[in-house]
Amino acid sequence: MAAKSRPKSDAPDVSDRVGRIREGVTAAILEHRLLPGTKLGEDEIGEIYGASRTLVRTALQQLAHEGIVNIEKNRGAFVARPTPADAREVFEARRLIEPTIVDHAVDAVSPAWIERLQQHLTEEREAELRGDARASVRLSGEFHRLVAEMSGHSIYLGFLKELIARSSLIILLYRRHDTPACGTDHHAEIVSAIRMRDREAARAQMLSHLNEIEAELFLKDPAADELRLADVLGA
Amino acid sequence: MAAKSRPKSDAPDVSDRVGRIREGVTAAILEHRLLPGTKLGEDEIGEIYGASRTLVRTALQQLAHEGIVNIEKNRGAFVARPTPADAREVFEARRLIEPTIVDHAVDAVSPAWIERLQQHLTEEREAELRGDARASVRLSGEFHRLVAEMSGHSIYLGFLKELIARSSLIILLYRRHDTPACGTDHHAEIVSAIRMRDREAARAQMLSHLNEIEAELFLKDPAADELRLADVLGA
DNA sequence: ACAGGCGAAACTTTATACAATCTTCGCCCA
DNA sequence: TGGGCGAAGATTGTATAAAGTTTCGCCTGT
Repeated sequence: MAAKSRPKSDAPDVSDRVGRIREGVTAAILEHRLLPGTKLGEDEIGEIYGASRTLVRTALQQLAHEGIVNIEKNRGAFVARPTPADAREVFEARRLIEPTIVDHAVDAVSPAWIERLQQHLTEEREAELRGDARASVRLSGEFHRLVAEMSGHSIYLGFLKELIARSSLIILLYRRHDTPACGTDHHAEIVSAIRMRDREAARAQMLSHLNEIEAELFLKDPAADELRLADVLGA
Repeated sequence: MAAKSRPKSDAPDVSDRVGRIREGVTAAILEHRLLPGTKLGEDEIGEIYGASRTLVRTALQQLAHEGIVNIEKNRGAFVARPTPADAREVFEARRLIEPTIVDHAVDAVSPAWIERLQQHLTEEREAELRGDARASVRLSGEFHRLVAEMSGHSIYLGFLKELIARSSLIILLYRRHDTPACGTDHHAEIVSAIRMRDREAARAQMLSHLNEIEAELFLKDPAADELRLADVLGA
């Protein structure tokens, strides 16, 4: 009766209930319905999804490993609140990994893949036209994941999935303007470079794209002031 | 909210019992006491560590996420058996990430760190002199982890911990000669470059080091034939 | 003799019950 | 009146028991 599992798919296990919980909570976090710092009670989530605490716990541990949830011993799970330092690390890692990923994507180019990428661009444009910021951020992340899948490197794909999840949280936290307009055009140019099998152009486009995303963020450098004050008061 | 400490999920907090189980099983796998494909029964491990299956399960899930254990639905957990293709992916990722890591390590250089690195080199040399291959592989991995810690980038550190664990397994599986002699000298040269704050030299040394490690492996390209046959016969 | 199916045992998966820990609120005392 | 102490409540950590699935052996029929 249960849907057949697909172990060869990229998603580890979407067929089981743990996967559903994980996907649901992830979507809620990435679409900003759950703000950073929010407590994720086990009973609470379990009741929502009609599951026992055992399953909720498993899902939360996976999310903790992905970096979008923090688990504090004897305290519970909370939506992660990436610091500006975390944000810089995440984007540095992406600047390192993603140019290499598009490089491999160029090697794997095929009509089917181009078709899939074009279709995704259409979805992105539609979300943009609707002014749906949540969907835009989500689809933007999925574009990068798609390119990583295309590269065929499971290691890079796994790493990038983590980085994308954290990035989405970071963007929602530290975005300067409400305009998420930066993405689509760049994505189209990247797809174009991939289709023409122009490695250098693809790498360059991806790199400048990432730089622009980070430039849109407001990562206060000395942030320590108020944060340290809060810490001292808390301690 | 006390944010003074950084309670990461898989932090080196070995005080808890899950961490002990994870470390113990990891050591057993990396030291080749548990061969790839070995089944890791929950009762079995639980009895060894005097823990309930709940804790064993948590540890096994973490190991699965690290890539050194495979969990098959309704079948159980098995020691991972990386394919040659996996091996190539792992080393490609290391060639990408580790030069950047040593780059940052150069920025973080300090007498204390140099001291720690030198001490590690001594340990490595001692293990080598004893002809203790298991300890050599383990210490070699720990050297790379040490450099990653020195870089101060938690993202890179997390990624590299995964890559190192898989690498150790790969080396033990596909090593050509029994001589693990390649490592120590290179490590010493890397430390030397770091101490002299020579970025380019450090990157170059790390890269050639990784290349030599991979060159020592026997990664047959069409591997499918006999390996699949063996699987069928074994099953 | 061999192929196919039935059944039991072992294991994983899931749920629930119990224990330990933390938080919070109220009370008492200086 | 303010602060510290303590008990009650709530929540997480752990263990154990019930449920479902797979696998292997055995048995029967051809």
